[in-house]
Amino acid sequence: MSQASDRVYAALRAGILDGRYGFGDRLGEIEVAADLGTSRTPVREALRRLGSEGLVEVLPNRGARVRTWTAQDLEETYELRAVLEGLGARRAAGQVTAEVVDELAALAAEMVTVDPSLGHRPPGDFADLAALNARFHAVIVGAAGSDRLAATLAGLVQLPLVMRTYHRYTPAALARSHAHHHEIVDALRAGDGAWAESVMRSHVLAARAVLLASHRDDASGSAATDPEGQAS
Amino acid sequence: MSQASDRVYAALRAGILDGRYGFGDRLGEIEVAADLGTSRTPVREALRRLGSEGLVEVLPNRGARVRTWTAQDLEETYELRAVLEGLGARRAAGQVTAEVVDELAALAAEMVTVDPSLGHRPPGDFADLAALNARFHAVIVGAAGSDRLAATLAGLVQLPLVMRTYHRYTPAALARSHAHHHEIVDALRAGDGAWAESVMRSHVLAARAVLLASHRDDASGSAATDPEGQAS
DNA sequence: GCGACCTAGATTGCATGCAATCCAGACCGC
DNA sequence: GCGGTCTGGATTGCATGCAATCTAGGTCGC
Repeated sequence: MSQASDRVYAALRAGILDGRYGFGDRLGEIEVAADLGTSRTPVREALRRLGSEGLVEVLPNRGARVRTWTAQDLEETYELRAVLEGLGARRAAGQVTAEVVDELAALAAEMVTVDPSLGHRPPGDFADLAALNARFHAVIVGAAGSDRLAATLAGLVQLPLVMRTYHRYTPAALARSHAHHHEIVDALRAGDGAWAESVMRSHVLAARAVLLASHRDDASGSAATDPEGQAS
Repeated sequence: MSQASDRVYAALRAGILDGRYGFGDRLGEIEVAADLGTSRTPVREALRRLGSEGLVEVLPNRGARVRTWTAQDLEETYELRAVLEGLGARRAAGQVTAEVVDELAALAAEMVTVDPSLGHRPPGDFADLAALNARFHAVIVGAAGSDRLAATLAGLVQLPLVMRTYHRYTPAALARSHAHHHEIVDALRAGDGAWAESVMRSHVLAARAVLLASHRDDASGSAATDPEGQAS
């Protein structure tokens, strides 16, 4: 992490994910380098890396832009996540330890307690829920014990909208998500790979449906692009 | 392609795939740059790109080496290919045109005609078969119409041993492979996504079994490392 | 004789200069 | 007035110099 290249990469990634950089924004090498107090070389490396992960698109001799997501992109990405995370759940079911299952159960339970739609949090405060959810999925992928799978999923990009996603969840959809989590835990504890895979696929495809509906309602794709906005 | 960076990338990739660079070989920036008549900058870019695709491993401050494949790597990679190419076949079944199906049928038929185990070629001449097979799979992925899926599969790396793989196929395994190809064509022509997906998964998993058996027999992992060897 | 430390060489990582490419605007011809 | 061309500015892509880091060998101490 002390490497400048990694710092630039992390900064750009965070900036894109939390909306500091809006869709289509130009990422000039000189500009970014000046902002982060480094030279163009590490910036170039970070941009190529982000490009291979799909977060930015790099055009030859024309620089990099923050990737714009179409409905089809969302659909394809979540279809891939459905089969890949399903595979991860199936693999995990065959080898996961009781300790890890307990951790997952705890995460699933905690997610309910921080769900704003259930009155445990101020309405709209989905930050903790999103973080717990990300960890839940990461633990399962880790329990699958496949570096290749983990790397492939990591390359599939956390959507820039992750946090905003939950805003479009109806209370019913959130309840279904919680139910899926608990069911996945049960399937893993039972060591039932086919069950775990099936529920995980349903879980991701349900998320896809919410996301697509949400995206469809976004007539004005206005990203919050406060140029000087600072987030932790 | 006129870009130096792309030329270096292509040269290194080809060199690794055809065995000119052996497993574990060190890829020093200066050395590669001198070999290809360029400077270190494009070499660095190419190495990072190959690293993100899994063909080489880059250690911080310690340079890049050609990735060594373990049995588990093979297993994980083919497990991923099985689900991803299965997904591709399912998607393709829903939208493929008759022309593309005809092309696939022609490829499947031609593969039989160039199969050395059937006496149509000198024994051991699997080059054409491998090329046709690669094209067959590429056409299906293309027909799936998902850029994300295509990119993910491309990142999953053509194994360095692709060509040598066929050498370990028994005539029965080759016959099964041909049968799978024809069955996939039939499933696509019928527009039956579930069928196409299932056969494709079987096809890839069968290849995995052959590869793992082959890898197990490789007591001496001697890669043909003729340092000055030139292939096409 | 064996092990730890220390130094020298080599290599990666970063910064910066120069050439090639691309985009914008104005100018000219029709 | 409109379209094509040409030039200027800016940006990317490549080459190279310098500093930081790592590996290897030798030396010193025990």
